Amino acid sequence: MLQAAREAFATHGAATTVSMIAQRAGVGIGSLYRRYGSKDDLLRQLCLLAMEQSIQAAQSALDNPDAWTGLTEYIQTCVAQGTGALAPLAGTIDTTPEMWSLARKGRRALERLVARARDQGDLRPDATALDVAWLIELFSRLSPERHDTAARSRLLALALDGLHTGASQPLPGPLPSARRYERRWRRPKP
Amino acid sequence: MLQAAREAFATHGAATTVSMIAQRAGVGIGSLYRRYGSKDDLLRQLCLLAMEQSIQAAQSALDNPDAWTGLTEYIQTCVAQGTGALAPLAGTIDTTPEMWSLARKGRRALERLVARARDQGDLRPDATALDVAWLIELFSRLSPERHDTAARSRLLALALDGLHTGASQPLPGPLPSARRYERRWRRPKP
DNA sequence: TTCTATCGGAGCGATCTGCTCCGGTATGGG
DNA sequence: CCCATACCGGAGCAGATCGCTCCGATAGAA
Repeated sequence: MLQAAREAFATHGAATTVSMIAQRAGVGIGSLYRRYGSKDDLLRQLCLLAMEQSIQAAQSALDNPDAWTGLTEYIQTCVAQGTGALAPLAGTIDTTPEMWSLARKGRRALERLVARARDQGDLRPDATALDVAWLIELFSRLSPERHDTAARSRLLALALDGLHTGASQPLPGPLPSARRYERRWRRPKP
Repeated sequence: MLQAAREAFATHGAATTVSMIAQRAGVGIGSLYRRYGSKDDLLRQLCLLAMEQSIQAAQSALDNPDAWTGLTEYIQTCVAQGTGALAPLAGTIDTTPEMWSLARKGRRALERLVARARDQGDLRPDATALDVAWLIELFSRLSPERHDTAARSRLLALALDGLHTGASQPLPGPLPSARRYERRWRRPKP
């Protein structure tokens, strides 16, 4: 049921409606509201699920002795399961302490992954964990149903090649800011 | 006025409303409807403007004797002016022959740009003009107002490094299909 | 001042949203 | 086989929002 919600979100983005989710899950709207009190509650549960799955992907990537392969698998897994497709929700639902805690846990796992790949010399040294997070979010916007899957995987391979060592140009500008990355989730006053 | 529409579209995507455009243009809704008969007409004019500007960018890129520099400038210009931000409109407005004609003209210019960069040995040989088109569309989704500008330019630099020669992994899968790229604009039956 | 042409935005109907709630359906015990 | 009970589905409600109209306000010319 949450899985259906996630798929619906991957294809329709922030415009996803409750009825879309119910239809994709093969249940009625009533059943959906009996389990989750409101749409916002459902979305919060969805965020938790997405973060749990991405953390799990990070941990299984850490099991891979080759850091670079692990990192690329992590990125591909996250993009495939549309982890970043929930990003348009930022600022539209209230957050819970549990969400922030899981988010921090996920970021720490990703940072370990990135640091390890950099230490092994396969990741370009000027790329940060936040760059990887933005990258995943960016590619999650191209839903596999509404866009060309082959084109997306080619672009992702392109970006991964850009992440690899041996690049010519250093990354421009200041390092990406974690505060900015997270601030989007603060709901503005109604 | 069209420029205001383009900016509004870059920040709010497909959810852009007529009143947003009017407000950003500093005019009333009435004036907007006096010039363009309907929202769809306005959007069609907007598409034409966007394609004209991107064609102009391609031609000025062809003036640069260094093909690679010209190509990167073209990509950065298109991303900056949000050429691909109109992509979510595909399938929601009727198309005109003039639009298709301009689109073809733009694609031909981009193909010349890509072929030249490949001939000069700076563009990886397995990247096509359609890959570049998808890339521009992808990055246009991160609007400069709703996302971190620095993060976006870093990611773009990453992708450009991936486009450069010297990459390790060949691009996966079949070549992207132009038919699929254009088919999105065909409006499905209501 | 008066006539005219242009502009702005309140407000209309239509649409769509999240959500409720009741009739229908499946299940299990007697 | 029947009835009581628990669960499920989706028609339909109130509210919000959309594209669009239209008329009073405004600015400029004579």
